[in-house]
Amino acid sequence: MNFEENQLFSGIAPDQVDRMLPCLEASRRDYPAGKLMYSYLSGQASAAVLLEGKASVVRYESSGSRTILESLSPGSIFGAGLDFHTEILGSVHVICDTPCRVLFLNYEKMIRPCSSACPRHLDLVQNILAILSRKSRLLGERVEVLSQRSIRDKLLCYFSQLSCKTGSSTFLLPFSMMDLADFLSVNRSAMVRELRSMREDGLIAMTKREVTLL
Amino acid sequence: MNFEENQLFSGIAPDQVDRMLPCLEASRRDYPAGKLMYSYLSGQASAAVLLEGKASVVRYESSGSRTILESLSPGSIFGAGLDFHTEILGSVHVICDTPCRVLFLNYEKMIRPCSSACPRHLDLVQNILAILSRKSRLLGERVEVLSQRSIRDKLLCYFSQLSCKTGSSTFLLPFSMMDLADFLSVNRSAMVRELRSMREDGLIAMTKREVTLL
DNA sequence: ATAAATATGGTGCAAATGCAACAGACAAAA
DNA sequence: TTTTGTCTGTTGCATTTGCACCATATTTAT
Repeated sequence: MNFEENQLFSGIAPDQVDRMLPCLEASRRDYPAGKLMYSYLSGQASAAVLLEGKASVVRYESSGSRTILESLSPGSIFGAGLDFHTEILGSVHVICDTPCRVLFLNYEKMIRPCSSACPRHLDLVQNILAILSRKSRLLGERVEVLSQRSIRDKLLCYFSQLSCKTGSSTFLLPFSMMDLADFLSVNRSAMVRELRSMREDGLIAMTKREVTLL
Repeated sequence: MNFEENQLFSGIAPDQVDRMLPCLEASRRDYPAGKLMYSYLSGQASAAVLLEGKASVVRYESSGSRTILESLSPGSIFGAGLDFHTEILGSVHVICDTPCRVLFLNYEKMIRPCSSACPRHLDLVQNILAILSRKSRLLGERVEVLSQRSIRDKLLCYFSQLSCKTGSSTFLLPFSMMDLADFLSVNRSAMVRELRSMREDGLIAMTKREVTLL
């Protein structure tokens, strides 16, 4: 199996990866865009790593509204053992935004040192560590944005994160207006209204999906 | 140094821990309740583990409002390399709720395999992995709550998490009303108002800090 | 090219939330 | 005990947000 350059197996030779996979109860799958890739339900694999593609962790409320809980990119780790847990309140799923390649794993097997068969298991653990710390940093950012009390503050906080990451006050939004609203967990038309008002107040400039913080 | 039973060094003999500490650039500190323990600023230790006590990661907005970003308990890991990053928008600090004992560490040194001096370094990495995955699970829960759109839904989501954890529909709130509001990132009086209305609607019962989901 | 479907921007109105202020409860300190 | 300070519950009012529409732009399918 060829995993090319991905964070999970970086530094481990392909033939050694092959020997490790059974011991992790690993199974690789491909999904087309728009497909449901994973549900946070018991009986599902406890962990998964996105090898290729983009996907979103979304919750559909009984009211019909949707929330984007997390955006996944190659190298992202997710699963019932790691992040969300299904509440009775709504169902949480992972949906592919683009065609995706995923590796499902047994989380318990992954983190415990295994008997002998896997000489590179500890390299794997190091890699998972790097992936997990990135994840908690991203979730921390998410908490920062969502804990802002007004739509304007949520937008400003999110924009300043993007600006920080790109190192420029001008950046491209990775979302459509609808998805951005679901990501910030606010009403779409209220958000558009607020964006207009922020433009009028001279806080931002915006053309299409290109935003500049002023 | 005696770290008793804490997650970071579990499974590692005390004398071996002592030999590892310098290589992690570790320094232990004690703080009284109410004290500022850590700030998310450059120049600070990149990681820290709470050994004893309880603490809160809080942000103070320029508007004066406060947000509790995370609640830390013994075994929690935090720090600039791992979760929040200082935005221009407000300052993020860790404040002791009770007297605390903290271990500051160099995160980079901690996760990289070191030359030779530390035979148990890989056990340490395994332990950090467990701590980190718990952290991302907690942050995921936090995102679930904060992404609820109304105060009522935030409360219900948080209550059902507590109910889930205790395995009972009756549980004790770990917060005062003021802190709960800052944790849910909503106005305190609006929250109290909503709690009353939920009681009237027969959704919950409440006496002091004891809540029952109905 | 045309039609259909979907995304965006906008508005009035209702509902939810925030804010300020106050009184009583409770706890800590003198 | 009294005093002081903090927490809680409550209310009226201003502001924000959500919601239900609609019109137009943009994309996708036929």
